Amino acid sequence: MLLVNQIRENYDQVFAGLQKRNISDAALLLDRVIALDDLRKSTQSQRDQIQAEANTISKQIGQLMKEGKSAEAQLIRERTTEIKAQIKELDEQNAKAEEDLKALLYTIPNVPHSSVPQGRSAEDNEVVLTNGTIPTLHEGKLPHWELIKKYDIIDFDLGVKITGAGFPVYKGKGARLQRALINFFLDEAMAAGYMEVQPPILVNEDSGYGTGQLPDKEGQMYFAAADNLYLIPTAEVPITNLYRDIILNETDLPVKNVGYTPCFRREAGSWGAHVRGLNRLHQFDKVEIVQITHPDQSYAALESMSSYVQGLLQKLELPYRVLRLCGGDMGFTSALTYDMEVYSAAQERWLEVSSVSNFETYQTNRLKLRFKGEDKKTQLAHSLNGSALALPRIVASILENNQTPEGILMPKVLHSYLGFDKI
RNA sequence: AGAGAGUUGGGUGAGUGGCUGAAACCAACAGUUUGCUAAACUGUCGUACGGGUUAAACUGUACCGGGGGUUCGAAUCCCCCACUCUCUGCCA
Repeated sequence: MLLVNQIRENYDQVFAGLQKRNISDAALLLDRVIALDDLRKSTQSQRDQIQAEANTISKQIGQLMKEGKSAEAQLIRERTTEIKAQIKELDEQNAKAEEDLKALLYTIPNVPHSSVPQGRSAEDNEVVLTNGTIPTLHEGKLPHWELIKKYDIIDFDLGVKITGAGFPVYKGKGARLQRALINFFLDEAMAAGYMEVQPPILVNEDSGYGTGQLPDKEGQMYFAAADNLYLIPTAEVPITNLYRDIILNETDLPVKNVGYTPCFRREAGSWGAHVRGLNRLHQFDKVEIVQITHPDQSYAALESMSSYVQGLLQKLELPYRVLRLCGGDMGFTSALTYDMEVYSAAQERWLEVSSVSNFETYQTNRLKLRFKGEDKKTQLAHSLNGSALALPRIVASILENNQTPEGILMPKVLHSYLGFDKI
């Protein structure tokens, strides 16, 4: 969430940022934050003063008791009754102000970076670059949901039997392709300086709040009610939360982690056209990269993450484009997001396979993720993450783009991982 | 899952109602000493929200797993919850 001081000190900038997100009552929201914070401060300060008085009296009573002057002690004690009532009342007011303030801050999204384009929807995203050649396919080309049946490598019907729609079963070369991609992505990330972590894929409530899935998006996560745990929608949640409530040394920055996990998304109500086959699933595999950086370094880190992801797509020989998301399409917690889309030649569509974002201090404020520098001062770090990469749509485009009448050719870079070069 | 024991500052660990934001030791940091290193010695050494200052200094309050209660006063007593450990059971 945003920092109140950030709102106070950069009011105009925050206001303009929220405008970019098409929030019409931004001024109202921000003024309300400041008013609530003022209220919080004043009740807090009154409470502290009275508490200080009470503490003094308590000490006096202790002293008098020790000296055996219990009559005098009794006299002072009577005054505390009144003070206690006041403290209780101020406590309640203060707690309410704090609660209201927090609830309000939860509803305010991150301030977009100055380079974020104005816009309302995906159509207003800015195409930063397009790379690679879109293949010309033979007569009788098939979309991937036909290809997987033809070659019997992914079975949706079996998944329905075992679990339900959106939980495919990968078989034979399909399963091998999954494993090859995961290993390829992990090896590449390690070579780029990311430390591999294998986190739990169920997380508690605190972690959900830490990265911003809660309180608003609980409907998107599967929930294990008996144990109060959520299945992760992305490895971002457990990996970033590794650093919750931590004060790092400045010399530890940047922290670079990579992790492979399955991801689970309920995607309630989002079924329709365009979601056939592998395009949208309830369970899918993803390798995620996360960085924790010094505030001065986070945008350089974002660019390096973007080029890193592009490098993967180039090695996989997939045509792709990079989008800078507009204010209306950007995630709630992000300050700047690049989406990478690959072209899927049979569907004749661009498919999002990665989303790389800088959250600045929006997540670290909730996470209490700070670092201590040379000057001994603690300040919030910046957090970033990106998919590198999400598997299903990569698989879809590899299958569609490389299909030939004789079979599907695998990208060269995967051959050693696969142990075969054609499906 | 059953029974028992625990949860204190970066770590170990004292502390059963006021003099405890918290002993002691270790680690860390700065300095003295030193040819260098080590040892020794001295000092610093938590976080949050306020006040204060150009910035400090200084200062108020809170925090001993989380929440609530008793009390003039709680790390200390009571209740609820979470987690950890040990034994028993189960299990990849």
